[in-house]
Amino acid sequence: MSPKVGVAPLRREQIVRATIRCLARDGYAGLTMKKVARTAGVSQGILHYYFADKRAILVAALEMVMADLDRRVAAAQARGPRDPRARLRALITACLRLATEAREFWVVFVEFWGEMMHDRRLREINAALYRRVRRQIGALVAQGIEAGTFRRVDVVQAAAVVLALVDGVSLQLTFDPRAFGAAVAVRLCEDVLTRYLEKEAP
Amino acid sequence: MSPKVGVAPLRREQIVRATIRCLARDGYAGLTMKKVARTAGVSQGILHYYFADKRAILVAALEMVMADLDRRVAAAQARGPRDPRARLRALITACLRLATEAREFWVVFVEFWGEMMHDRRLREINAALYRRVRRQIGALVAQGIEAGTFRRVDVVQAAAVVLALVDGVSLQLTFDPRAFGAAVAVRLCEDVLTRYLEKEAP
DNA sequence: CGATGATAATTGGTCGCCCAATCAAGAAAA
DNA sequence: TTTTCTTGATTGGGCGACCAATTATCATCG
Repeated sequence: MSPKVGVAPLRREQIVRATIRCLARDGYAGLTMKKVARTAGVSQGILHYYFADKRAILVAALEMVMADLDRRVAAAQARGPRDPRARLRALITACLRLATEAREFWVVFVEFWGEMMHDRRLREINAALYRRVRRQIGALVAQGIEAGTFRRVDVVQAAAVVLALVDGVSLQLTFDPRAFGAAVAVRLCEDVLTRYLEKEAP
Repeated sequence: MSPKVGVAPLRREQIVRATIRCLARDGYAGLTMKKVARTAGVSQGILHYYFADKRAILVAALEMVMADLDRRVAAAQARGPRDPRARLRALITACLRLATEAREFWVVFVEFWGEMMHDRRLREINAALYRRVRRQIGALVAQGIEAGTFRRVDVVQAAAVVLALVDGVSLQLTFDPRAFGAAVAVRLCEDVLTRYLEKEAP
């Protein structure tokens, strides 16, 4: 069955990383076990030693990408000033950075969106991540309201807005990079949130 | 090569519609010529009579989905009151309706996003659509500014914001329909735009 | 108007290729 | 020696593309 100790975790990660690289290069439909093995520098047979089937590798790839995003968001929260406005700003730039600086992960992320459309399991993994991120955003908004920085907006709704904006901006950043720079993207999100959340419109 | 008259356009559309239905059901990676032919109720051979190869069918499918969205946006503009605020509102609900009421088309749309990540041709088709929609939004915003309804915001930036918001909200609507109803989605977009665009914050 | 021939449309089967998964056997580690 | 890890060849199946043969369509003309 599945190995429990030793090099197993390393090998698994090695394979999953290769899968992500392949997905980013050739897309979901173009992913083959052969390519993954070649990219990882291992034999084909070993893929089925560490993973039950192709699908299991894909799930692991999705989980790695999601864990990375989680880590980015958490890291953005850990450092920097503690006021809600700055933290919200940090969270947003952390998410946008995924699309601009961690392109491979972002590409795979979007590719999985397509698969989620008809795969319940994948959709649930994503839904859990989105709930988590929305809860974090919501907490920051609530803090901001309590601190008197933000107006008394619906916290749940505001969280959804922020996340939607980040996703939508990231997409346009990817689809049409000429019409739309990374620096502009950040400022654009900030402008909306300032107007939408802050008590005093500038 | 390609037929020029007669039933050709009808057959082509029939095949493309079947392709969209298959994509929505089984996803991009699960699409086969056999399934498309079966769904369309024709033989496999005929697919290569009307299309050069599988890729050409997929491009045609993307074009049909995009044309549908274009038509929705145009229809939303044609009817209803002429003031910019109402028209912008109509445009947004038309886009959101794609995700809620034309689920098959929306699913295929998102699936193609994944393919666009590593397929330049598809990406350009999408970029053209997005530029078109952004231009329409921008025009409405400009009208609103001139009419004194909206504050003097950067038109290009505002267009990007609206489109991003619509995409992001549609995604959450799809991924997590329980946490997020269609009616809420519309109101949510309106709230943001009221705050972001209107001169007088309510 | 009905017969005819050319062309368009459609079929179902075939071809070679490549896929995911399996497995026996060997290498490395413990 | 036993257990864990790794290999590369094999297997059966499904894929996209191709094609020869068949049927439907239709303009033309006797």
